[in-house]
Amino acid sequence: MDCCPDLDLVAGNELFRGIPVDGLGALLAAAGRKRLASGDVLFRQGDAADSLFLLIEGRLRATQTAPDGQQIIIRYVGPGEIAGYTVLAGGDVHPGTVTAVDDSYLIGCRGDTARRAMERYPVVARNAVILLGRRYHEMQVRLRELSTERVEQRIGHALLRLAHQCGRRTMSGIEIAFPLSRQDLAEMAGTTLHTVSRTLRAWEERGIVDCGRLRVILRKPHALVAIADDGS
Amino acid sequence: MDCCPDLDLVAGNELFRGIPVDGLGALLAAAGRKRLASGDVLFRQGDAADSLFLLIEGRLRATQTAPDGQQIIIRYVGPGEIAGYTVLAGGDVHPGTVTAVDDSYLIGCRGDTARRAMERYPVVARNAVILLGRRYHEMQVRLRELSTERVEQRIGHALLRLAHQCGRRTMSGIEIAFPLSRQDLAEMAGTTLHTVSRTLRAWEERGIVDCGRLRVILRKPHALVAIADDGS
DNA sequence: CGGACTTTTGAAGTAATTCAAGGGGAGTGG
DNA sequence: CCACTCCCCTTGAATTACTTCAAAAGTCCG
Repeated sequence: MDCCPDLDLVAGNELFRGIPVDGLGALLAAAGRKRLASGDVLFRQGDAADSLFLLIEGRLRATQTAPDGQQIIIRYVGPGEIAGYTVLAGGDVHPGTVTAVDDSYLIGCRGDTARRAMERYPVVARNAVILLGRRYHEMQVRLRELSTERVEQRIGHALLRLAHQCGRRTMSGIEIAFPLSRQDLAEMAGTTLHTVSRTLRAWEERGIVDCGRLRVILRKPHALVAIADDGS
Repeated sequence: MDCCPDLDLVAGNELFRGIPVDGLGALLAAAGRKRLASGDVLFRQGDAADSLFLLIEGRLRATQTAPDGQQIIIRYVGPGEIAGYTVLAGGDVHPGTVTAVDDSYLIGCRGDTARRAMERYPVVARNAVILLGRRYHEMQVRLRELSTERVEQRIGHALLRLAHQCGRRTMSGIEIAFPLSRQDLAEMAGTTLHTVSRTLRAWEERGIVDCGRLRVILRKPHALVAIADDGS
């Protein structure tokens, strides 16, 4: 009798988890659906923040861009995660750009709907605090890594983080489950695509990774951990 | 008839703002007071996160330390701000170390007291979401700066951020209102104290800043903005 | 006045970027 | 099915921004 196939997804979502079923129904009724093809932009940095999105399927990438056009990748968003947190936090514009890196399907609701859900269901507000606390903490760690580690370690940490977040076990190792270019990795690790290419190549020679166009497979994750954590 | 001198401070605080007066009284009754001398540690990275603190007077510094001992400065905490956000976000240990950099006076409450306040007063949860959203956003910007800017710009941005957050206008310019070493600035900008020293020296020669032991005054903030934002 | 910490400054070293050029895969359209 | 084109990736060489190393000079405080 699952009249609405999205219900389970929202019920288990990191933000809306814990809302009573009738509340979920109301929320879904007020929500819209959206499909994005790989490469499509969900919203841009500076756009008015009027909607909150919940990714059902696919993969999104959130970036921060400098006035001169240089950008970094803030995070990748996977199924069950939200994009557009700023409408919860009272921001009026999106602080970054979110783009689909795979064909994606998402649910979107208006900002005031999301904020009302927080007012009405304390559990949603608590979820939001937990979620933002986790993201804040992640950023603290990344900032430290970027400040104190050398490039090879940073690339290692970036890959391990991706593997942990969305790695798919295969017979040959852990595969990053979406198209990932050298440039993307560079924007995660704070370096250039050239250095990433060279580093990956060296690792490939040592049998640690296996990579091709827009694709990376970790063959020896433990070796990568050793590299990433290596202080020497 | 201000029987309790801390009341106003808590009432106006970024987290507890909006709680009805009787609720504030209960909160204060359950809270402890603490004094720290410059250099004292409030809590250390890895400590059990069992308390939330509200700074009344003084200045704190939050740092993130790597296993090998290298550290960066996450933020400085000024009067009216909180330290120990992680107890709100459900973390069990503090993700960083907080140290007093000036003689400080603070109010502390137990984690469950703070969490109960969030449950009971939706406005507190909303404040927490806003607060964490702002910090998360700040970190995004810093991460981008650290990734894409060169040292001189980063030092500039670090100083401007400090000036904005806790600069004191004086006749000679904007003074950073607490003891700030070259090493501290280095840990904010992701560089070494040597580079900071050289950079500050060069700026001093150009009349942009005025600095001494543990002290920096911005004489020409606009010139610093130009340097910090300069893409060339 | 001694001692600890902070800051300055030169010189050497280097990790990583920048510059430059070419190769390869995937998709497209004829 | 082949040729064309657009990205993406690789790789060498030159450059450089910044760190590291080393030493000395201030500055504060007891």
